[in-house]
Order: sequence, then C-alpha cells, then structure tokens
Amino acid sequence: MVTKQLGGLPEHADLTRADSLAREIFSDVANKWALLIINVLDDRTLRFSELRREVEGISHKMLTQNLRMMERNGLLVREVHPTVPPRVEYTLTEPGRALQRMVNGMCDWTQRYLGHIEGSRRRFDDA
Amino acid sequence: MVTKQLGGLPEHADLTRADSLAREIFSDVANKWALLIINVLDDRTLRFSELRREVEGISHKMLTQNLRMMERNGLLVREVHPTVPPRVEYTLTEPGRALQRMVNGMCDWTQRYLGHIEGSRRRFDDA
DNA sequence: CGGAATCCTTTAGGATACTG
DNA sequence: CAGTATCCTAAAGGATTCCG
Repeated sequence: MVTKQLGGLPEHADLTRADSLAREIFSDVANKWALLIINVLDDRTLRFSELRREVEGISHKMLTQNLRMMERNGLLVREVHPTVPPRVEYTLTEPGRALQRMVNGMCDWTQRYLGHIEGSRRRFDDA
Repeated sequence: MVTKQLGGLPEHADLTRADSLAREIFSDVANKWALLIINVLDDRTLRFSELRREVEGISHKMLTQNLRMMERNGLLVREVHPTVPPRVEYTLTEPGRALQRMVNGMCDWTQRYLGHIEGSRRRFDDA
C-alpha cells in the first residue's frame, strides 16, 4: 500500500517505500532481459528457439530462467505441445501486454533521445 | 503490430536487434535502482542525502554510481553549491522526465496487478 | 555532506554436458 | 527441441575508511 495519495486524487505509485511484495515484483520485472523478452514477444506466440534467436545476445540459461520467472508472475503463458520433438510456445497475458506497452515506450524513448544522450556523454567524458 | 520492420510505417522501436549504442543505453536505464531514483525524483530537486533516505534500501555506493551514470546520459543535472558543508542537488532533465512518466506507469502497473501476480505465483509454486 | 577508494561477499550469467 | 544441472568467471553490490 503505497501510494503517495493523500487527498484522494489518484497519485502515482511510489515503490520506493513499497511493501516487500511490490518491491520484489518490480525488481523481477525491471531487468534488462525480462524487458527485452516482453518487447520481442509483443502480441505474438513464439517458440523457445524463436525467442532465443530474436532476443539478441541472450543465453539459453538466461532465457529459460527469465521465462520461468515471467510465467510465475503471470506475465506470460507457456504451452507445451507433447509432440516429438517437443514444441513449447510462449504468449503474453493481458498483464504482460499492459507492461509491454510501457516497455515499447521505453524503447521508443531510447531511440528518440539517442542523439541527446550521445552528446551528453561526450560532454561528460571530456570533463 | 509487430511487424518490427522496415517498410516505412512508424513501428515500435526494437531493441532486440538494435545497434550497440541503443542497447547500451537501454541496459543503463533498465535497471532497478535507476528506475527507482527516477520515480522518487519526479519533478523535484533533491539533495544526495534526501535521495539516500527516500530510495529505500539503496546504498551510498549504488546511489552515487547510478547518479553519475544518469548524469552522463543526460537524465538529470547535478548542481554543486560550494558551501560548507557542501550541498549537491539533483533534478531530472526533460529526457529524464519523459522516462519518468513511463517509470510511473510501471509502478502503477505493479500496484494494479499485485493481486493477480500473487495468485499466479501461488498457483505456480503449488505445481 | 558528498564522494572516492578499498576490500570482500554475493549474485549474475556464460559454457558445457546430459536427459526426455 | 526444450529443459536441467554443474562448474566457473565476471560483475553487482555492501561495508568501511579516508578526503575536500
């Protein structure tokens, strides 16, 4: 319970003082690999191997680890097709898609301010 | 929407295939401490010690380290008042504030889906 | 007070091998 | 193909101390 809300107007959630559950969830989610997986999954249904290929640079281990965590938190569903060879597919849930919109926002942000950031870095590194 | 490509229509940025600079920036920003600092700074101007108090659980070292990184990337400005004892204040820049809106969205998301996530976790942990 | 540097522990994460 | 387990190295991060 953690809103800065006092007067009644809906204020932004403040996780800096949040209870441990909210902080834990935020920590799970606010990590590079999870966010990149969400971004690439989008509204598609992808296999493990497809995700592995599309999330550039992720290792087999990190992918499984993050997929488990995201499934546990209800961000995506995992469907196993008992064929041989096995076929396992991942799809974002509604909460996952809600998050995905914000992740897309962050990606767009990165693109948009790329030049600004590059300049800021140069200035900083000179001094 | 998802056609993460190339035709010409404005699509969401896809950092999974992005150039190394964009990936680096995203990695800088998509980390727990940076996002919490952004969330607590909001539109205020805060001293180092105030941030230290408000970002619950952050260590002296992590705070300085992240503040340097965020200053370098132009997310915030650092103002030193040459008094004694020294007074150093931090304020989000416009790019920083743009990011902050999305971080707030993520915090709100966490609050909103807390119950859903808790339930999903229980179900997962039972199986 | 804010920051840098040091030391030391914990975790993240890669490589590899094995299983159904 | 997807997943698990093991080993091992690199990076994150806490505690502490010293400096302007």
